[in-house]
Amino acid sequence: MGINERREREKQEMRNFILRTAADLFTELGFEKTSIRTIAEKIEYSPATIYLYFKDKNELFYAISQEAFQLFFKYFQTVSQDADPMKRLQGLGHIYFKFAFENPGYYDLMFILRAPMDVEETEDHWELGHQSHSVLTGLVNECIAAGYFKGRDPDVLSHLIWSTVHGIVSLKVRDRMKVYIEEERTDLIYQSLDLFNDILEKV
Amino acid sequence: MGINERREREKQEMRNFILRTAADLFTELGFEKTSIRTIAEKIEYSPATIYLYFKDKNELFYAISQEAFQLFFKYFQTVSQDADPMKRLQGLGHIYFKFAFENPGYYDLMFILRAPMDVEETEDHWELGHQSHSVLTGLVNECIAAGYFKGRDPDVLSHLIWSTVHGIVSLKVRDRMKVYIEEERTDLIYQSLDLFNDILEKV
DNA sequence: ATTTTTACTGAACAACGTTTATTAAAAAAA
DNA sequence: TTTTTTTAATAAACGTTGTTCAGTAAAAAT
Repeated sequence: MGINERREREKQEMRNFILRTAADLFTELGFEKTSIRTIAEKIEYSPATIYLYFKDKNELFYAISQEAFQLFFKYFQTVSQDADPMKRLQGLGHIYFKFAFENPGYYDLMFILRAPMDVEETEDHWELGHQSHSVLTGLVNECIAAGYFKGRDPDVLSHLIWSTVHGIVSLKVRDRMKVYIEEERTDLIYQSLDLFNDILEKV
Repeated sequence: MGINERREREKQEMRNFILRTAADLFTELGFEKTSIRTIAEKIEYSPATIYLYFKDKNELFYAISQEAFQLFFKYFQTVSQDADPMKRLQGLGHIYFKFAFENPGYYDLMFILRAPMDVEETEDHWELGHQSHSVLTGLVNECIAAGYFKGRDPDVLSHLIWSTVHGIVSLKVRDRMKVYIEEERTDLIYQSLDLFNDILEKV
């Protein structure tokens, strides 16, 4: 039955069309300010049509966040080939920065925004997040094997590293450095990461 | 003219009444889900009345955040009297944690949430944020004077410390640890802080 | 040719932040 | 004391928002 196949394909194409438009609009305007009606207008369909492909705005949220995590994981895979795992670990911080500042809307969605309404997460929804995290833990363990981080718990270390980089990034992404620092100091962001990377060698 | 004074007093009381109710509701429901209409119902006035005392929801946002920063600064002033500035600095992290986890709604408002609409900040709006930050920089400088952090830039160090603690806190407050860690691991939070404090001595 | 299924939409609902015309009460002026 | 003016509060409405549902026109199946 080629007809049913074509129909299924068209359905997926439509879903994808909505998703891409929504992701674009979201990147441009932020998630909160991107309304179903705006998306509908852009794809030249009625708002109700969107609900034939996505249960609600929440599901759209998770679908876009999936795309974001895919891109995030791609960034993570560009980790350097350096023989020293510490060098690779330090580079990972810069990769994290790169993703966050090149895709602040995505970053917001993934690590800061709460899902708009009630949550119903698939069990494997964070799969790529976990995989990205194991890139980090993998490097940490390699570092330990190479003699770094003597006597440290790799889980705690990984969580501290993730938190630190996320902390620097999120204060910038949410424009919250002004809360405690008077002047605009973008330099502090990169210097903090460099300092942290520097410290890591001595932990 | 005692009458005008009484009226001015009543006006302030009403403003305060709204503010306290709004802050309560916000702490309970979060800022986004606390509507002007809900506040109005709770104070048993019409929604329009609130607009006689606050320009818009934005102004309410900033007024509540002022209260939050006052409380935050109070917490910061409970820093220990230890002779070793490093000990005091390490204690400050725990104080930060205490504030954040005892007042997650406030923390959200201060360091994570963006103001809902257009921003019009008073110049001294972050005054208490800056003061809190100088408690940190003060301690960092004391540490340097005591022989710690040799050759490190105190501004960069302070920013790194703030970011790290904020990073740990905000991932928890926004329930985003699950993004990269499968199980619930509250222990990691405190262990990460302890590890970071431990590391600080060796920077 | 007729029935059934599909894809889509217009109109409506409830809740939101906000504005405006109006009213009732209080204060000031006569 | 009576009249005028100022004030405080509100009901009703506007333009949004996410979401639902009855209805429609076209396509597919019978």
